[in-house]
Amino acid sequence: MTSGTIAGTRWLTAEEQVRWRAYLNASVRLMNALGRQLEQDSDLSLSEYEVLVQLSESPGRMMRMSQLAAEVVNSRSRLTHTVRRMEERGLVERQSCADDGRGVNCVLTPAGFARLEEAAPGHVAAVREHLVDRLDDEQFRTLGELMDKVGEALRDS
Amino acid sequence: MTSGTIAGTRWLTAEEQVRWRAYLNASVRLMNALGRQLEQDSDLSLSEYEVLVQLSESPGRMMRMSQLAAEVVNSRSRLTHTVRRMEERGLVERQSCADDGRGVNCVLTPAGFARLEEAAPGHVAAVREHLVDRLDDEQFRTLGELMDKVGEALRDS
DNA sequence: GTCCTTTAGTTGATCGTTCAATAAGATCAC
DNA sequence: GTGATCTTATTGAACGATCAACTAAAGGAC
Repeated sequence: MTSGTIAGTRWLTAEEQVRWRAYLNASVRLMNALGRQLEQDSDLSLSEYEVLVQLSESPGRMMRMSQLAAEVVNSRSRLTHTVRRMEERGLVERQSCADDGRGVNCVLTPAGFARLEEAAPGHVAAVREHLVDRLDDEQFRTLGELMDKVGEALRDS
Repeated sequence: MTSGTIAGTRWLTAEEQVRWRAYLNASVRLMNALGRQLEQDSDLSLSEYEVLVQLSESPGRMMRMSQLAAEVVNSRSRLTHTVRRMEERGLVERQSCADDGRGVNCVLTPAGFARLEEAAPGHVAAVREHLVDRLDDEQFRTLGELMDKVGEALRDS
């Protein structure tokens, strides 16, 4: 849409449009590239990989479903489906929570941890190749800070 | 994964991990927020909206399928499915290409253009609310430049 | 302690995406 | 101009994500 079509809207300026499209285009391509690498080399989606990472860094390599969903920015429903599929593949297990009858703990299995160890080098290399190494250190820090600002505003959404 | 687990990998430093996660987290939340707004207020996915935008800005409000796929960063297959659904809803039409027997032109219908006009204000407002207005002008320009650099490296992927 | 609300998690149907296979027109070597 | 190859676009199956409906436990009011 171009300015003036409908009154009362603060349209993006030409420059803002260029920037927004640069962002949108690059972010989609980046996610595609990272997803494709993980899928091909390790038979994991980016979401599944993030689940493995979060669990591996959590005490006892386990986490409550709802907390895990929040960390990987998934809906509860989506996480349930993802975890069920990962459980069928032996990457995680579920056990009911001792102190909360509603709760479920998702636990990383040794096989899941091993899978993460296999997948991590290739994934990190891809993150470097397509993102980190495209920018110098200060630029990458800036990107992180700017996106952190954006993410903060979207904290609970 | 933390440094040292497997030899020969240039792991991300602690700071790089923080930045990468800030990026990943914010970009997912941003896309979710924009997609949800469009879906709820205009019954369009972000992909469908982008198709409408590209067509509306193209001469004759039409574009070859493959060019359109490239512009919106979709696979040909995905675009075919998306366009078929949009055609069923009367937003676009397909006509075979005069000068290339293989080609198909995707044409924006008046109804499709009207739908874009309806959807645009809300979408632009959301892009402002969640992204543009979170940063000052220089910061947003910087973000655009950095992401452009990242996107350039992913040009054909 | 009963009722009401909130929170945690799951389920199944529906819809969108991906992938491999296919068809057919263009292009190029020769 | 014939055959090999590349490009364009589509198809259908398999898979993943979304959404609304649901179960069950926890928390709070009184």
